[in-house]
Amino acid sequence: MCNCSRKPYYITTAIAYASGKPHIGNTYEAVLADAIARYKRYQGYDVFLQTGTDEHGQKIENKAKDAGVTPKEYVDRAAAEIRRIWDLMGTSYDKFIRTTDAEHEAQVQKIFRKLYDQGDIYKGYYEGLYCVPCESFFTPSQLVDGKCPDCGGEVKPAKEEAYFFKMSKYAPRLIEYINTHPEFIQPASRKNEMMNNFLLPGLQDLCVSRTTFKWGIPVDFDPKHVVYVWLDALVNYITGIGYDCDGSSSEQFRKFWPADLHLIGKDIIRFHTIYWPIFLMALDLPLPKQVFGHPWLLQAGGKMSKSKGNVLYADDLAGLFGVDAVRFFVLHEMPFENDGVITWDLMIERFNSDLANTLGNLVNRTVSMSNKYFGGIVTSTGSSEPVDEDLKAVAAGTAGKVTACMDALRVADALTEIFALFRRCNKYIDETMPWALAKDPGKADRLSEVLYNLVEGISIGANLLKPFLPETAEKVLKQLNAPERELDSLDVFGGYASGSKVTEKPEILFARIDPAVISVQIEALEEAQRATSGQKAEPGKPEIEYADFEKLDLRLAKVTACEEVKRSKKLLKLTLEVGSETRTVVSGIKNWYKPEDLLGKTVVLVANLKPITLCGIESHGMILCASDDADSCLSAITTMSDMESGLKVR
RNA sequence: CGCGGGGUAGAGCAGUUGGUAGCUCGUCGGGCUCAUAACCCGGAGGUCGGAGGUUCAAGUCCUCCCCCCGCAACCA
Repeated sequence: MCNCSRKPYYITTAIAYASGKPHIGNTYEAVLADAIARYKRYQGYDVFLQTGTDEHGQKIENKAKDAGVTPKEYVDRAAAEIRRIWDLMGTSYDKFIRTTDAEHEAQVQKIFRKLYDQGDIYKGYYEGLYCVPCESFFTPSQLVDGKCPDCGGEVKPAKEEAYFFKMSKYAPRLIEYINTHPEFIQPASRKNEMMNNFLLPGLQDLCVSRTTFKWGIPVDFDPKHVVYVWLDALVNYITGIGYDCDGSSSEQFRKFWPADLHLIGKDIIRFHTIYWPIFLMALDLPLPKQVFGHPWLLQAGGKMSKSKGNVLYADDLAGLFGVDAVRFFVLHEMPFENDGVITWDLMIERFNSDLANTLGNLVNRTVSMSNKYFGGIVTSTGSSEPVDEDLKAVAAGTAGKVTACMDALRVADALTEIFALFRRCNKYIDETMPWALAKDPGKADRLSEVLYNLVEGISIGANLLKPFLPETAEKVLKQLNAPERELDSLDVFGGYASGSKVTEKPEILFARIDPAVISVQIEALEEAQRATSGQKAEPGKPEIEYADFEKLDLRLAKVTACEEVKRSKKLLKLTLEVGSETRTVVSGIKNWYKPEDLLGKTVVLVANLKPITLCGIESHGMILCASDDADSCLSAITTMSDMESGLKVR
């Protein structure tokens, strides 16, 4: 096939928010996109894979401030780290875009102006209740007891200038598009969610500028505004391949747009299936063909937290298991619609059972036998028997099955198909018993044919494995001295060149892991993580005057009654005796204490805290507890010896 | 009645338009010895969360209920 006739295939990942090191869940998306991209290339498409980083926004501005660096310095570091991990995982991206790239920023400004000029963006006022210290607007329903939900401070009605996008104008067209393109939103179950929750009730106009922070792309004709982060981020898919809204888009853009697939997390489906298509309509561009909101890869044992030391990072895992093993874990454990769970035990099991036993050992025993019986020369003698037929059928049929899975974006199932072939090869060895054939010189031709069939079966599997585990596939093919083959040719059994010589010394592909040994390494990793988090967890607060401390009225209080707050998840209602006074305090510690645990205990109460209503109960003060940031552990503070309630704590 | 996702063998999951309940791991037994104590075969183990209903037939469709997990509300 000539290059110029190859069909283009444009696939993107969401750009990663450059606010820290990506964990294994983020990495999953890049690996998934890479596997699909490699498969499409294998199918003969001219593939363009774009990934990158989203680098603007208030959160980054704040993080940079905390770290004492400029936002640009901060994102340079974060983007480099993300890119390093993507590279480590073998992600074959064609473009790594950063939203701080000059071309992107310039284009975003032009797009914003164009949409403004044509009347899709208009200047209006954002009205709501504003909290000054938090620099945030809230709707009345977001308020907590009439106060700011973040800091608890006063909010006041305010009006802020802002630009809005006329979403409603394009909604009917989008509804029509979604209805006539059932493949657009994947998995299909998400389609109704978008329709029923957002489109059919009527779209609100979207506020597309901000004035409350600076770290963003300025609106060039009104520089006190920066472009709303999502408008900035989404257009990366077109600016990255050379879109120019003045009409001089690149050759590349004309070739690859519209994208074939936006691969994103299920949490941002709304932005990609509603706002993004509408922005494109406004720019008079075709819509992407498919948006796949993949599920999440979760970690067992509760939320990941650095203080627990259980955050999984791709580079740590690659250090323990190797890059291809990590690719295998994330691709294989991720089901199609539901979230997948990844655990150490699971990784060890998959590694030993699938990678070491099924695949690694198969290659090893096959190469060993070829060397032992024929000096490594693998020859097809034509000495077939009926038992060969099923092996050949499975081997020749695998490519078709894998392609079907991949076309449906069922990557995990595709891998399962390939490993079914390797299992079939192992079974074939037992069926034919080469060691028995070797004892009879008269059966040399048959033995040779058996080994040929095996090598060919493995070759087909290894070729199919290339998009998923590129390094491993290459190693296997090298050991077998088998050529890389076109995907189209894998549905015919017998492509391995008869008379080829396999390697003399098979390298162990995946050495079995001893759970006892690796658990020591895992413990060391977690320990190191806890240590770093411990250092970082103490940024400290500014020094205060004693007078500030004296403002607190801390008292000992005795718990005289305690009950769960109905309909609440975290709250306990405590009745406290403070000297002669009785108080009610609501505290969010239901997860750690049962009511009877606290009964009769003496706790420390902040007695002069302004009352607040939680779940309809007025809480007068708070009791002091120690806990880590993630609240993975918690303990109420009490006294070492019995003390009267009402006493001051100082 | 906040929104959403789930409850299928010890664990992790598949089960398309309703038609005898499957896969991987583990476990027990057997086989084999080329190989990384690997590989192959077989067995045990499920009232498909519960209760009703539609149907010749329900894991699959309908109704109600229970439990778990996210997010949101309520962590002062």
